[in-house]
Amino acid sequence: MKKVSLKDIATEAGVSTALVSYVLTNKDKKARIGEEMAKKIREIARKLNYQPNHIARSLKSGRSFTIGLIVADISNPFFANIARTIEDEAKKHNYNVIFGSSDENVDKSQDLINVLVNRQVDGLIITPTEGSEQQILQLKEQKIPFVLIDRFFPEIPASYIAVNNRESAATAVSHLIKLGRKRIGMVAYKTTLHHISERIGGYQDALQQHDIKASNSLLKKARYSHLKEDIRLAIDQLLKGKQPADAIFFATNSLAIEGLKYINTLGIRIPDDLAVITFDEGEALDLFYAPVTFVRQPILEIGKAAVRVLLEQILDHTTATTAICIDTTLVVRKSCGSR
Amino acid sequence: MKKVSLKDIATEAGVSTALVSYVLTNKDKKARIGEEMAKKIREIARKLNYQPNHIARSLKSGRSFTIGLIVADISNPFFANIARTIEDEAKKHNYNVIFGSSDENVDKSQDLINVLVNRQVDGLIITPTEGSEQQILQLKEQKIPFVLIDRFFPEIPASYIAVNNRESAATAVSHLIKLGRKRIGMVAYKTTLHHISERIGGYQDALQQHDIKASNSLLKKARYSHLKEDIRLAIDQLLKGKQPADAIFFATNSLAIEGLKYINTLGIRIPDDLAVITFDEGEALDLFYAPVTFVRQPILEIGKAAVRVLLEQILDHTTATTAICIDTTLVVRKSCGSR
DNA sequence: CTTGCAAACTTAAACGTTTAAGCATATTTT
DNA sequence: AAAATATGCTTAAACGTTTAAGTTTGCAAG
Repeated sequence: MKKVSLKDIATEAGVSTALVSYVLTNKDKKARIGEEMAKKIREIARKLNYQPNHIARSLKSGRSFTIGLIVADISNPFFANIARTIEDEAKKHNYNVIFGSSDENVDKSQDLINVLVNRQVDGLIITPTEGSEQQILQLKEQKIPFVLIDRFFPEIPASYIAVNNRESAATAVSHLIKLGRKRIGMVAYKTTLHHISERIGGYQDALQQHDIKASNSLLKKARYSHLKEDIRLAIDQLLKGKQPADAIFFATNSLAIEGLKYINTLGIRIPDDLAVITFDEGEALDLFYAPVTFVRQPILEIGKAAVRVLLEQILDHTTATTAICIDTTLVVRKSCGSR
Repeated sequence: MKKVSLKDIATEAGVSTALVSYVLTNKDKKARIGEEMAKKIREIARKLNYQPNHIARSLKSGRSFTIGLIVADISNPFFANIARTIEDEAKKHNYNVIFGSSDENVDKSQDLINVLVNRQVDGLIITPTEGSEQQILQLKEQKIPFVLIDRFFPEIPASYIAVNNRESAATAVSHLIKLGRKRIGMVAYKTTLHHISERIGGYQDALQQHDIKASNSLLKKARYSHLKEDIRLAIDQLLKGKQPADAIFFATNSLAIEGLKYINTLGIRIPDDLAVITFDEGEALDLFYAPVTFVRQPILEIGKAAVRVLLEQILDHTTATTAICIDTTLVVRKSCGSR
């Protein structure tokens, strides 16, 4: 049950493999192949159910028509959906996706990059983890096409697709202020990653803009690796003082979900006792009894842009970088109450 | 910035590429390579940062060290987590994963199979969609190694990893009965897929076992393609009659989430007015104000088993099929109340 | 001193494509 | 009629590996 190759078709048709190749790659005009012969070859190919060997083709062309995708956490619906759109979009261009999840771990990320590059992917789409600057720089040096998504390093020139985190965060927090909330807390990740810093910056911008002085005691950071414990501590500190927060802005959906799980156990009512707003969506936030108001990142657009920019880099063989910043939408629901 | 090949190393060392190959694939003993030469070659390889070309290797060996994964819906956390464990597990064996989401669509599934097979994956892990029997049969005929997960076709002998759906469903429903629920509804997908039939069967088994007569008016089915509408209708019918259901068993997490979203809007309180139990977990079900009691499928185990069985098939070059049925756990939380 | 054999390497073919270049034969142009 | 061009196909090399088979040299055994 060997797979049929060009040679099999050639033998059957009594011609050379070259001829078959020309026909089946539709270069028959250019290569001046006789019409009947072309027809005959096509028929035999169909009869034998010929499927081109992609690997041989890749070896010859030096291109694998595969892109590598490294997400930070595939079990996060945000990344799962990004992965899906990227896979769909890639397929439209006859590209496949090999993926891996770095779990926000810099070593795993390096591992994945190595594996994918060894597999001769034509390019990479990466959510860089904290501390992965060297990896990105190395990719640049090796001239391997890549696009960063979700995050990027401002000091490293590279193509990326991101949202305007700062403005989006500011809009979200302003929304809370306009609804009369006075003591607005924020829960973010403890990380140097730029997108989180920007979201924090936006939070502070909004406060300042409304002449509310930002208090350090209202800005909490949780470690990715110790999410549950750190979130509990943060929420406790935010809500159990003499002047408890009357609103919390979560920097990501995973923070919001973990936070709300804990808040649920405290008997605190949303939005009466506490307003909640977050970055990113998620089914959990829809199903919550007070559906959570959130900043929607346009996942489809991000995925499409990532593939487009990457393919441009691959095809044009260029080293120029493209940075794309996409706007978000604030989706208002019940979790912040109303005036 | 061309990539360095065996030839580059060979030139640098003044030897043939064969020698380099033997050394770098650690066949130097077997091929009686001189120790110093081996050392020299290894050093040069390191110096030039040689990375083997996986594609050339694949072409030669006829194996790609890649497995194709087709899930039904990557945005469902169940499948996203399966995907992750499969990817992790595959990597442990030096395999990579190319994935795609069929979205429960039989044409898309065929499409993905074609693409992946063309890419010369060494084997496939598939969640078969409804009506994909022909695709599976064809894979068998082509002797392409594959393993089904989550579902399978009882009339088609093939390797698969599944859970004991019938017993698990029966356990779940029995749990409701033991807590005193009398009119237990079920919401399933409208599909001929075996795992769903089994879950329905288990539901009926449990009722019968406790001498409750199963009523057709309590068994509702929703189309995957019209989930929202069908679920609304189903819930309405279950809850708005003269004898409303006092418990609902959802056949999957997506059904439960969609159902609960609607139930939320009806002002029905869980578990007081209605007990809820479901197959599969999900963050949304954790965050729900009455965390939902559910049947846990051991995702890690499923993923590991799938990779193991597939690799056995690939390596042993066997056509024997392995069917694995794994037990589930009922995770009891608040959504069914208590005596 | 020849045969035998082990050691250390090289040669060459193969995997399945692609594609530039080559070679007849036929047809058109001058 | 010779020269140029067109047509239809073949040859052969290349992509980067792997690996069976072959070659050379040295050395011990007969």
